[in-house]
Amino acid sequence: MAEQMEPRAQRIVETAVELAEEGGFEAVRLRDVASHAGVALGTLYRRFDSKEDLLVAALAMETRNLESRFIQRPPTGATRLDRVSAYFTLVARAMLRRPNLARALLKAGASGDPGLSKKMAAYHEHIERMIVMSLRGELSVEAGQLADPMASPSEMRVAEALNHIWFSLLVGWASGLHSQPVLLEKMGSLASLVLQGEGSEERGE
Amino acid sequence: MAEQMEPRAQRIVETAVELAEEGGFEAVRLRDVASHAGVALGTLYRRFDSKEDLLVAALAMETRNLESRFIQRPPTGATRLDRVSAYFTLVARAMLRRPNLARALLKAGASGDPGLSKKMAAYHEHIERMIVMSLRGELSVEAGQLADPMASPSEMRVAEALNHIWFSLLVGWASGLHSQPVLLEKMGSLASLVLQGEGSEERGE
DNA sequence: AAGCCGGGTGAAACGTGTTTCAATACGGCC
DNA sequence: GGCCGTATTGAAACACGTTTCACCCGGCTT
Repeated sequence: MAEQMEPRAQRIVETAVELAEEGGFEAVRLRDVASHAGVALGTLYRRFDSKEDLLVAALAMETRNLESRFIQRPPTGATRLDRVSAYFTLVARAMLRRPNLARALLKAGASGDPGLSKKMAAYHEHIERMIVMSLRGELSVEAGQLADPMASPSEMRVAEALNHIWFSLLVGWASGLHSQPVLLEKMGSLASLVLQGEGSEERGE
Repeated sequence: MAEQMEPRAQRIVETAVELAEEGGFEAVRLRDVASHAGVALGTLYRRFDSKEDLLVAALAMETRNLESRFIQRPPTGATRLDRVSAYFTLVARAMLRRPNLARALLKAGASGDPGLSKKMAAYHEHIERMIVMSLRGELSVEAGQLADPMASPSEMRVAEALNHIWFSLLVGWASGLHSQPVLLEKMGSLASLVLQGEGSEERGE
């Protein structure tokens, strides 16, 4: 994920992000992206398989930005719940700054295109890494990038649960099901539930 | 959700389901849906705002079918985890029977169209009801329909968490991120985590 | 220097979701 | 039976993602 993109591709993705910021998914008209980026439509299609592919590349770029902000100021707090909540608040704030972009990227990521599964898997891995490090309250950085935290199975399970809950809540937020404050409130409540579960064993009734 | 649809709309939805079964989202060409259903394209658009709207109506129909199967044979098991796992296995089996349809409905539901938020909220309510009843191991039926289980805040929170995890896992499955057995395995593991959390309080470290 | 080649270009074409419109059919009311 | 408002129809038009193609350009080989 950290590899630099070829400059032409880079510019195409940046153009797509600009258009998405202004008008969301539909405003990213590939003819416009190509002309604003100064390339032909065919060139865009040489680099990206589809509109969704392009926007998922933008998602990867934004995720890198989020990670570098995360490294600069990792979420702090006394408890795991505090730190995890701080992390999600950070992400929510970044999204609220450009809601149209966020919705567009989410729509592309949730499109279910099989060709994007590897890229989406990478995205989820990055998110889960940040969650694990928020849980721990310490970073594993290496060459300026987040390194594999070598999470225990228990940590991974919690991070996976939080990641899924967050993703589903985001999809709900994107479609207007709930506002951003409600989103964070629900996330806090559900994170608390998940964190309570770690360590103990489910017993019968 | 239980109200009968006007026969014409019903037939349109059924046609869409048939096409989606065969070829997924892209195979649901609205011109084909209209002609197979014996109506003009304009009539289809009088009833449904968009392709996504049509497929979300199909999702609602399939959810009603799922509910009636749920009422016939509610998931059994000794523990809450057993019953909840049985519930998700039931749903997964229903989806596996027609994977193209499942993917198409999922894609429509995850499209983030603001006009669909009410219908998606209704869908999630139905799912959460079934989860609550699986947790309890008893049904609240009324006039052949599932009635409001009047869940406690604690039950609602667990159901919400499980619902979000399930939805996000489904999106991953739809895009080929993981197979159906892995899906169920992950769901079991994460459900166990969530169920462990209920009742206790998250403490600091 | 000449020729080849892989990418880039511009433009047209295609498919499908969505909109529009004039003409028509239908159902209730006088 | 005639009339009216509303739904339906059929067909065309539009927008945009995607594909195709003929042509061009720049670098590399020989």
